[in-house]
Amino acid sequence: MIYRTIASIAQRDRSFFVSLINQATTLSQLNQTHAHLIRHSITTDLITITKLTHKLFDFKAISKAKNVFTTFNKTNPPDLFLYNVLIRGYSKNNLPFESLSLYLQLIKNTTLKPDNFTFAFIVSAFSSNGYEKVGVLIHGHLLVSGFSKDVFVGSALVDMYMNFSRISYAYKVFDEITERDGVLWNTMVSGLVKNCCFEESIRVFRDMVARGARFDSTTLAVVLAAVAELQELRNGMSIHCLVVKMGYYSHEYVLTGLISLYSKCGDVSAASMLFRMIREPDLISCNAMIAGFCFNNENESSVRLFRELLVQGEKVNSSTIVGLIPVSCPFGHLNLTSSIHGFCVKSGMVSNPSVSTALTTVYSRLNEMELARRLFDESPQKTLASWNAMISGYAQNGLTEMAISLFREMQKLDIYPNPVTITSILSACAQLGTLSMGKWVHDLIKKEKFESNIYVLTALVDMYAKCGNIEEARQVFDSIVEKNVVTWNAMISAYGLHGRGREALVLFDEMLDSGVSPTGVTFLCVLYACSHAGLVEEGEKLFHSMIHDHGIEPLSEHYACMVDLLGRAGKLENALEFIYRMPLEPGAAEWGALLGACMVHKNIDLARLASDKLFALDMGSVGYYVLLSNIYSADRNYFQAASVRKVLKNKNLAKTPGCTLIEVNGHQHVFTSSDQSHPQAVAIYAKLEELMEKMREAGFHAETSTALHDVEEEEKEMMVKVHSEKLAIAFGLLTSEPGTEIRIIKNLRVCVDCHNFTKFVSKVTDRVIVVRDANRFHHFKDGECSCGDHW
DNA sequence: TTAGGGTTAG
Repeated sequence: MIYRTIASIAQRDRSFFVSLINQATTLSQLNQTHAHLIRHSITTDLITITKLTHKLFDFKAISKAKNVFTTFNKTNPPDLFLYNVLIRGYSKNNLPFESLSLYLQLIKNTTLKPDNFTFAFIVSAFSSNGYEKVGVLIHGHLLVSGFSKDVFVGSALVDMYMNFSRISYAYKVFDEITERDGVLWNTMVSGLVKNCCFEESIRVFRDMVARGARFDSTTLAVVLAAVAELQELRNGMSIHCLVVKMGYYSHEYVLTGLISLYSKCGDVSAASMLFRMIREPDLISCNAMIAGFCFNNENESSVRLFRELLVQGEKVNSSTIVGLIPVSCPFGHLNLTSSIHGFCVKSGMVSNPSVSTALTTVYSRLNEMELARRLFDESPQKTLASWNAMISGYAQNGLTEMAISLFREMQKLDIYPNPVTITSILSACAQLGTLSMGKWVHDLIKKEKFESNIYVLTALVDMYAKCGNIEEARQVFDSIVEKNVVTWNAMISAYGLHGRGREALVLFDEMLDSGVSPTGVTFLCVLYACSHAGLVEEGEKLFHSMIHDHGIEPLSEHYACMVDLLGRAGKLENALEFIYRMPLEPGAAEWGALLGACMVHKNIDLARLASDKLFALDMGSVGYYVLLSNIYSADRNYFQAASVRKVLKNKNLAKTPGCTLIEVNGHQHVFTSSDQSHPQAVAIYAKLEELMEKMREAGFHAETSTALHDVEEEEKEMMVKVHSEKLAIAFGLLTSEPGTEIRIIKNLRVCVDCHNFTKFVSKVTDRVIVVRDANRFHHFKDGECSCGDHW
């Protein structure tokens, strides 16, 4: 009887205090309630204490929560629920190791057994902090305890692996769970979107719908983001229909998702119509619209909406700024960017990592790398995206060494790369032609399980092709299940690069059969392939088909490509006629292509015409002057050649020094013209002399060995100089086994003399020599070159 | 629910 009274009082007190705790809206209110608890000696009631701890964590009063727990723990044993509250509380407050120590305490010092909540919380504690190894360890633990098929735990695991870009691991977990709920599906879909696997995320979403899984507007919003990113209007419209059908049209955030979808698909009027449907647009929908205007080059509208926000006294956020920065416009807008930059500095927003990353990106696209680097260096919080922006900026502007050295710096700091980083690094490897590093990155891709990312795979195909290993490129290409148009383009251009035009054409047809629509770039790739293989008729047909069958308007690049095709094949007059007939004003690309063809086919008159046009356009880039000078030299017109070089000198334009790279045992050796600096220089020159001797015996003589007395000093020097590729080849012969392939990379176009020399060497040494020059690959074998002597 | 980082042609 007495007992019952005490118990019921305690019960009444508990309900009273629990409701007090629940009602607390500020920390000080909660503190007052806590004081009451102490006064009434209710600090030993498990349920009340659990509630209090939970609430303290919500108010981020972490040390206080810890105190409450420790005090309780001295006199009473906590139950699993309380442990879970603490593990979750620490996790939510970004203190993963506190969570971990509680978890360890739980399993070591108590008889309690962790349940699915425990594991879900502890996994999520380690899913966003870069402590991947701990996360994997916990995964091991829960596997043993048999919780890996639990849908709560599974969702946490999928989220964790997605955050580490371990997509295949996430799939493994996902696949093993048979009873999937909406949260698990949603985690999977949004994880794929987070990792930029957009196609895949849509596929999973469709699967989810097909299996009748319930989805809510959150899922729709995520899928809308993926479709927007891919700019797939048709897919987007079908989701739009779904939105209408499910009655989510009144959800503002779904409308916002649709706004960005239509914006990214270029239908800015549909976007602004949807925007007007929102009665009271909040900051988020305004941000979407601002970004939408900006994406479609409607900078005035964008800035106007931004001003309206400011006038209304609305506090803009980082998203507003990022949307306002015209990242999507590759050219111009430096003024707009710098005025936004100014605003960011004044308002302090420049220290926001997203804002500074966006600014870094724009400066990179404008090739303002110093400004970009300064922003990067000064940003206090560097996210993975900031590193990626800087690395890709370097890679895209040809500063490949900078890209790679920054990547190494990142690795030293133990920052994990993601598929975006890898893609940029592969592009740098491709440009540099460093096969050894490229292979190393390939291993990294396997290790990190990035093999399901289409960007990574496409960049890998390109890397192998540009590093000379076309067979490996094809193997990677064949392994890709869902190829997009860029993947096809990469492989087609790979064949073009290696002079294998027929294979490029076959692949182009396969692409059409597979249902992928070609783009303007596809035609550039396949036209170049024709051009480098002398397939004139095929190229002309393709050009016609591009316009009439595929409805693609040719750009200046396409016309230049046709000039190249005709010119390279020796049809110089046709090329000139083509230029005169083209509907666009011919520019540097067209005349430059013609000039290049004149070099190969030794047509001085046409060369003069082409170069006059080029210089009149004030497009006198160094390369064109050198080309013209070489054409005169080849014709033994040394006086004219020298005068062209004099113009170069007067204009203060420096010729890019030629250099050749060769990799031996993973080490790169770079040679310049007449280079003496290599440790093995003596042996290299001896080898070269031996080869030259053989060559002379066989009746070859260098094209430039005559009439030196007519030549100006500088010109003479240039001709006597030993070009870097000869040195690299001699070195390659010295350092590699007989019969093995020699691969070299030259930064400029190979000259006629060196081309002949290499042919000869391939014959007398019985070696295959693969040369990558500025334009393409040459495979020398048995005295012949794959380029068929016009390049 | 909004934003920032990546692949192909020259």
